[in-house]
Amino acid sequence: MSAPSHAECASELLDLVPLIMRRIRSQVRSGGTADLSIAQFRTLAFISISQEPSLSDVADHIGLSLPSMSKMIDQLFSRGLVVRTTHPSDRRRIILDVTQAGKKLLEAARQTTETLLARTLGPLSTQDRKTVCDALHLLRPLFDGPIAAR
Amino acid sequence: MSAPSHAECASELLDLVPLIMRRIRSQVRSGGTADLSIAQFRTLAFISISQEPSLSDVADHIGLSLPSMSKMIDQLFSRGLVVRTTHPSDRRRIILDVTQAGKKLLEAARQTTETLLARTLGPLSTQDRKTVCDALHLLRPLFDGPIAAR
DNA sequence: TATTGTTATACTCTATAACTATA
DNA sequence: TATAGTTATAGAGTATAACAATA
Repeated sequence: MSAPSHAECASELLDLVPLIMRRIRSQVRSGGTADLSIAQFRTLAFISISQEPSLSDVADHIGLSLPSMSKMIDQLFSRGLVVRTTHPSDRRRIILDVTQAGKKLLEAARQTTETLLARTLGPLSTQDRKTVCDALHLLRPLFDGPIAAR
Repeated sequence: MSAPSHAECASELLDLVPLIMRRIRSQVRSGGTADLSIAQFRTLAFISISQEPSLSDVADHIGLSLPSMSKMIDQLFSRGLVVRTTHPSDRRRIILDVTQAGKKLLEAARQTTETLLARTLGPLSTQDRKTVCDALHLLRPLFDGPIAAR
């Protein structure tokens, strides 16, 4: 098979990624006791690995408007998954953190989802898995940046 | 590098696919004159390649409830992108079809999105593209089925 | 009675605009 | 005056339940 063009690659991505996303979404949602949307899941994950992120930091990274993120944090707070503290030297800012319950839920959701996804990947041979992981590593830096790239 | 486990593969997918999806979504939405959601885009695409699909056929394939799809078809109809005709031998069913305008819009959206995506893929070498396309071909059959597979 | 599709209703997610508090 | 965040409001998108028409 001859090497595919960029356009062919793009076409394949456009076909397949929504299918994978649909599966992931349903699996995250049904994640044990979790019931997190993808955005909530990613938000918890980002806060948990960041150092004292502000609301703006999180909104930027996840790709949501500030009001939307404010509202989402409200929800996560009322579920006891995150806490807000005022920044000591700039009282306009808030510092976000994930509670123990939040960490536990995040891990449970990740665990459940990864297990289900891994099951979906079951038919892949060892060599196939290497191909897939190699491809994902190639793609990550291309899609990790800000969305403005057009 | 040793071959990754199913779980590692799953973890990579879970990290990366939402990022790619976010990019695709923004690119489909800004697709020239198109302004289609991913679901609308996929719906138009599915109808255009199917033989006289019913509403249920389309809802099943896209993974939406019947009412939701009914509403989406309403919108696409009022934009002049699809037509509904009554099935000749079963008047309960409708037969969906994409209009010329719909085909044109679908192609424009696909074209624009693929071009933008191809640009995003720009840094990939010929060999890299082969790896990515191979991986996508491996993944397609795993995610193409009904969502119930868990 | 079962099937196909639509209508009624409600909930989630997201955005823009207006506002408050702080710098 | 500028920045960080919240509140008010509105619009998409989706679901479940109830309904109508046809088989």
